[in-house]
Amino acid sequence: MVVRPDLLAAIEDGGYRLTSARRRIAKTIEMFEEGFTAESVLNDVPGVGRATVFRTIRLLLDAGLLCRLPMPDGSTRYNLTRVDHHHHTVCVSCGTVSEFRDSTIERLVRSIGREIRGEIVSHRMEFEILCEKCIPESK
Amino acid sequence: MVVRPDLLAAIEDGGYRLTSARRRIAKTIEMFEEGFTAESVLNDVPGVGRATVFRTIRLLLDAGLLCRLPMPDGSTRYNLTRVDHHHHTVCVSCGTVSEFRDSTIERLVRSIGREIRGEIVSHRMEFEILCEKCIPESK
DNA sequence: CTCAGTGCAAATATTTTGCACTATG
DNA sequence: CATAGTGCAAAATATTTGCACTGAG
Repeated sequence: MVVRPDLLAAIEDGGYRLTSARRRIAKTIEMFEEGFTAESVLNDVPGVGRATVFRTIRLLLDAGLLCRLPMPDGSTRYNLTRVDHHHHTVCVSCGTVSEFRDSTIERLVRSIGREIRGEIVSHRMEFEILCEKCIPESK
Repeated sequence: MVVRPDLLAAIEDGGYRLTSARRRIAKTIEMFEEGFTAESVLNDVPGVGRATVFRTIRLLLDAGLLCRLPMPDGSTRYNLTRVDHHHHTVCVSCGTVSEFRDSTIERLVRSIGREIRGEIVSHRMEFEILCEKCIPESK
């Protein structure tokens, strides 16, 4: 179970070159503790081409270091994968993303597998929440 | 619990006008038993403007008659809401969407609520599956 | 008749691709 | 020094908006 993924190490391990653009993008992503958008990365690495940002995000997705979170409103957020298999909470107010694990969910999935026609390939559970920081503001 | 939603009735009930474009779009959507994309609706109602299709989909989403399903690959599918609160299975091979209900999930959500910092606003569980029709082909 | 709704085309947003150039290993 | 990677601009995709026109009520 990875706790604090090292993006640069992962890029190297994947046989990819450690370029300055990738270094800067990785650094930026690691600073976003709480989920981010492609747009926010773009803004934080001026001088790096948009294509490179998207290509790097894709690379990290393929390497399993990022999760893509398509939001119900159609926008896309990403977050650094910290734990292996996990689920997400997204604050509907500030967009902060967190990961969590719950063994009960995995047990449940197995039991639901018996009720579903077909073969479960993967599952995903997401909670829209109002995070502690946003609860006061929502009054 | 709605079983077979009548889109036209819902449009009227919402105080919207029953126009021929909406009639055609509604008819088309009701024929898609298994989830659809905006694109597929567009193709099936030639002569109706793309804007109108998107505006009508939005109207139906707002009315709760459709669910938007942002797929992990970034594409967007919709499906007719048949049951009140439910979850989805999506076939990774043919894209067919089904709904299901499971009271165990709802019980689980309540118990997870206690572990999560913040207040759960809504939840969503999705299964990527290989449907019965596609299992044979996947060999 | 009136204004909600429409079609069209243009605008916007987001992500991808082609290509000549650059710099990593 | 070969070629993976880059920046740029253009293309592709998906959705929204502005606007003059149309038709439902």
